Order: sequence, then C-alpha cells, then structure tokens
Amino acid sequence: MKSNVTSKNFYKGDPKKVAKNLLGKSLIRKLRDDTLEGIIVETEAYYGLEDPASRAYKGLKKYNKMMWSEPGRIFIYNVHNNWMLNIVAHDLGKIGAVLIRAIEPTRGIETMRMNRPVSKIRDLTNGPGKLTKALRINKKLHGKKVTSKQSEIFVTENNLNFKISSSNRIGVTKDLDKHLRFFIKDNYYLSR
DNA sequence: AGGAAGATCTACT
DNA sequence: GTAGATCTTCCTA
Repeated sequence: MKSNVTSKNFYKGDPKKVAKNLLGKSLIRKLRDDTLEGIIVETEAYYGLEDPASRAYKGLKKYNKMMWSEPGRIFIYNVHNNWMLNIVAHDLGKIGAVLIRAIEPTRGIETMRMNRPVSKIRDLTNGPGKLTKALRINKKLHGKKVTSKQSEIFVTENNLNFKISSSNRIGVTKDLDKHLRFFIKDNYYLSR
C-alpha cells in the first residue's frame, strides 16, 4: 500500500477538484504516544467572496485569513461548539478550502472512543464536529501543514477503489447552485 | 454585551 | 426521517 504524504502541489487548484481527490486518502493524527488514523470519505469545497456559505464570503477577517494562505495548511474554526477541520486549497492568488466532513476510522479506535464515547462505531466520526473530537483536533492545529510526516496531522495517499458521488452541501443556508459535496458511494461512515 | 454559526443530541412522528 | 433546544467560540457593535 502506498503511503506517501500528500504534497503542497496536491492542494493547489480548484477546491472542488481537491475535495474530490481527497476522498480515499488517509488522515493521520499523531498524538504523544498514539496514532489515530482514518480514511476520508466525505468532503465539501468552499470558495471565497463569490460563495455565500464560505467563511471568506465577507472578506478578509482575523479568523478566516488562513483561507488566503498557502495551500496544504489547516484552517480551523468553531461552530456551535464544534471544531471544523478544513485544508486550504486554491489556485495561486485565489481563496478556498476543503472541509473534511467524515472519515472511516482505521487505527487508534480505542483512543477515539475515549475522546468521544459512543455506543455505535458508526457515530464515532461521521460528521465534521464528531471527527475533530474523536481525533482531538482543535484550534491549536490552526495553520499546521498536512504535507509533512513530521506534522501532528497530515494526509497520505492510498490505493483504493471506490465510486464518487456528489450532492449539494449540507447545513448551508445559502448554497451555490452546484454540487460541492463529495463522498464515497455507499460508505458506512457518511454523515447522512 | 449581543448574536450568529458549514452541528449535534434528543425526542418524537 | 424531521424539529427544536442547546452547546461555546469569536466576531461585531
């Protein structure tokens, strides 16, 4: 199995394209004495000033300025007491990010369950706020790169076969008229 | 000080 | 499946 870490180049380009390409990749969270890992099964693309659902819609602010920064960095914000995990992705000079909405846990499941006690394994990481809690992700990771194995959090390649489906984004009050949510068809750990 | 937020949980039909 | 209450963080006034 391939396990090369994703390159910065991987995150350069249209957020929509990057969102699709992130499916099936592994998200790895290094803790002090534990490694948590899962396969990305659901993502959403967000743009800049032209996207009313985007954190960048209202222009440059302190909390959203990461969306203007270097592709491959982590962009984290809080909503309703949940941390949202995004990876900055855009063409040079543009604005954008990909939200990780769900993962399929593959390693460190016992620790995840301690971080986020649930009765059903399915509920462990099948939502953006759920997976951040299970992986102990919070604002401290804001701005970190996912393109280095030295990082506390990074993304690696995989050789997996699957079908991609798409839909409108979830929970967004003003969505754009296109499909910007992508997910692995029929995966058990989708958020819905 | 006030309010909004890309969600989650619970309690139902 | 859907509806309503509720959580905290961080912005904006």
